[in-house]
Amino acid sequence: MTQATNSSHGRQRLIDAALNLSYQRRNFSSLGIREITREAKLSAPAFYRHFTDLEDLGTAVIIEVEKAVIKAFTEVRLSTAGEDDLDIRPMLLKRFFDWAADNPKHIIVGASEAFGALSRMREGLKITLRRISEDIYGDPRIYSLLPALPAEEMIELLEVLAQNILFMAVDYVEHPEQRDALYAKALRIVGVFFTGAHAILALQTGESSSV
Amino acid sequence: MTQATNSSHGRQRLIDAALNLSYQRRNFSSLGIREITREAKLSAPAFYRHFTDLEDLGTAVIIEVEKAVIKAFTEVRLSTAGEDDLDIRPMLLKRFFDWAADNPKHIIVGASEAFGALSRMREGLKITLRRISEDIYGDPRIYSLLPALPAEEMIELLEVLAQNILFMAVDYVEHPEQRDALYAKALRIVGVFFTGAHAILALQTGESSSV
DNA sequence: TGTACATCAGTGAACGCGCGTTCACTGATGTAC
DNA sequence: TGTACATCAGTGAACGCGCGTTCACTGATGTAC
Repeated sequence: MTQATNSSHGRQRLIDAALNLSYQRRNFSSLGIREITREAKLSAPAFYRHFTDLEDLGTAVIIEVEKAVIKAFTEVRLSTAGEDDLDIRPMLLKRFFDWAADNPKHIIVGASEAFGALSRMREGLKITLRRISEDIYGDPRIYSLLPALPAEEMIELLEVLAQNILFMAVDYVEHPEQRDALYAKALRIVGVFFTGAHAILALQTGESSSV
Repeated sequence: MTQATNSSHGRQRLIDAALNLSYQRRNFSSLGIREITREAKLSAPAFYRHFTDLEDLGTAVIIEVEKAVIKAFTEVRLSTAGEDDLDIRPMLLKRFFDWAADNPKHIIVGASEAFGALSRMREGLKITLRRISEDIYGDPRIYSLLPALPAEEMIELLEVLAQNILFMAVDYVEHPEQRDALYAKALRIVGVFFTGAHAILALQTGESSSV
């Protein structure tokens, strides 16, 4: 095991530095290699010990973001395991928003790169949203809210919802004074999605209630 | 009226060049001034005849995008004026997607900068989505679908929906082979939003149908 | 209509600077025997 | 346990290059009289 003289590995220091700067500037692909090594308190050539170019580092950063978001989301979901018979959605949402407020970098960088310059970052984020959606779908407390909906439709809906929640989390992180309002708004959106899916299903299988 | 020797004004050429490059690179703020003037076939110092810095040009670009999107959307809406008693939403959506396919730059740049580096671009886009939502809300054919919903709630819902449609338009533009599927998906999302809002309203005002 | 002047978008040359990248080197740690 | 060697993350110096920006200038067009 090779240990750097400094507290942590150079590679990780570079990833952290890129995440910090990306968070401040909301733009990964305009960062400079010298700028990143400066932030990481390394010499410029040290960059090439770990990455071939900026895009290579970008891939490492987005993997870091993905892992953190998925880990957080899974933990949030599992932490509510006791609440079997409640509607789990408000608490799930609240805890996710609070995690976002405590870890703003991952949320801001994730959202900023969702339509950013590097295709690997864009695709990575899409896959993350998909995985989170499948994770939620696998939770019986969510699944049981709409049992008759085909899996693929339910997951599609959850993906769209997850993307919306990610973008709302950006506002939640950046405007602490609006957090209550944003949480309420997000709950309304979640409600509209589930209620809409439920009502459409009811219509298709032949009940009443119009539009 | 001062006329440039070349076909169009230098200022407009710079805006167009920035839009082109932004579209290709999905990243306005990493563009260089020399790079933009090169694309516009102007000398580098010509830039300073029209803009003070990159952010100044960015503001002009986002105004251009806003105007184009709002104009397109309004025209799409008005072009369906004849169809009084049909559900207008599928045609509205279809025509907007087709306009996006014909004008990919505005859509891609708009979406890319929605969470990008320049706050003026981000805010400009938010305002655009708000204006489009108010425009749609003002259309009696839409408004009449959910007459009992308070204006503010309806517009909030339309804003979220408009943002989703913008992001779906990116996929529509970039994956021509998936257009039918993406259109169908967008229609489902629109349906879920309206149906959900309707059903929640019905619940609140005291009808049946659960969740 | 002609003339003098102001305005303004454009230019090429030049500046100093920071960038990405390569190089030869150092020194610490892991491995073989 | 000691010694020799390999590995590897780190460094400072140096390179050529393209960048943003300023400058003095040009030439076309609009305006006043």
